[in-house]
Amino acid sequence: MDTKNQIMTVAKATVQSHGYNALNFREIAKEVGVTSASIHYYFPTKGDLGMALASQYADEADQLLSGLSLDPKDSEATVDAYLSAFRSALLNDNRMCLCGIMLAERDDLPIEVKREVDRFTVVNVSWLEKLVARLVPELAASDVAERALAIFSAIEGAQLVARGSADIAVFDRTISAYRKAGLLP
Amino acid sequence: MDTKNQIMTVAKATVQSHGYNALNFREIAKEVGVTSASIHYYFPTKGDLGMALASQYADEADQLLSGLSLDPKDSEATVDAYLSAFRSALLNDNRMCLCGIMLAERDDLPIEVKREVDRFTVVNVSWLEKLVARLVPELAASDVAERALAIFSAIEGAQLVARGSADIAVFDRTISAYRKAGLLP
DNA sequence: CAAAACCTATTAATCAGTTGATAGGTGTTG
DNA sequence: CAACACCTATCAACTGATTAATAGGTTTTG
Repeated sequence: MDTKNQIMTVAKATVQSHGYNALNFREIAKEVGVTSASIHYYFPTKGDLGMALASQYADEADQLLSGLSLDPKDSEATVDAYLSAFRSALLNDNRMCLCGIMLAERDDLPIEVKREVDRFTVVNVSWLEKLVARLVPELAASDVAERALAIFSAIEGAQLVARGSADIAVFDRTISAYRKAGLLP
Repeated sequence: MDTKNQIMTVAKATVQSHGYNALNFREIAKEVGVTSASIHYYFPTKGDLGMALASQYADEADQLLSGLSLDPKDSEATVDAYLSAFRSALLNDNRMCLCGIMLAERDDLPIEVKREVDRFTVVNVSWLEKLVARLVPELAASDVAERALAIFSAIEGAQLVARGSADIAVFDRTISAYRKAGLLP
């Protein structure tokens, strides 16, 4: 992997654990094995780095979701795949969704970063709208968008709260309760 | 209001907007009209201040919840009162639940702060367990705890995500979807 | 084709600003 | 007068950012 990608890999892990504010050029540099000036070479400002991270994250989400079937016959596999994207962040050293944690820091994010974080939300919610429309046909068309938003919010919240207990079972129980209550298809 | 309370008021507002990490002795001091050394007089370390804030917040939540009726005949008023506690944070300059935002910074919090943040979660979830047990009698006893956790997680998530749009209507629509889906009593 | 010009990737050194914390002093008040 | 509620001054650590320099490769051009 080239230096630029190594920087992004290390920085991404840091943000998912400690947030954007905790990103620190010297710390990333040490982990990658270069100097902080080299990071500025690839990412002139911290905002540039944050934007690159969030942008890549949103792109990857977009690609992942595009690859999932919306066909009702695959509903279980699709919902499981979606949930496991969030679940796996927790499994990876109790980390959070990159954009979920950045959402908490939103007011301090450079606009360019904020824009990409928002794009991640849009990518998720608009995919969920399509999913809900297909899998919950009994839901009034006017309620689809808010249900999609609710599912996304609930999952982000489950991750946030479960992370506090550092116990993946807490996340699983929360998701199970969402299903039983009828929030998730 | 005495200096100590003024400090806590200003600090609380800062954390609810920008998180614990953004707390800054000089900034608080300027807003209160004292010097940073005076803040150290009341709160020797930043961890002491953070702990005091989270502790007070958990206490206030405890008091608020203790005052709410669990009687099914008051269910609507009780649930509304609970939701409005979270809603009002957003109305107050798009702020978040103090402990919700601290949950995102959990790994960087001094232990004494973490402890109080966790207590806030416990206060909420255990009250919700009592509420769910009373208001959702058809729910199996073994599912009450996870439903309570799910409600708390979903509300925290709704706040986090809605905050991103800086539009209270987004929060309201999310809560409305939770109700329609059957997550909230 | 060889020399000149330029680019890529990286370093060392340093600046300016911020931040938590502390030592020691001053004025007020019960 | 002693405890309380402050303040001045200062430290040490950290941080984002900048600058000048360098080694090695590529491109242009006389």
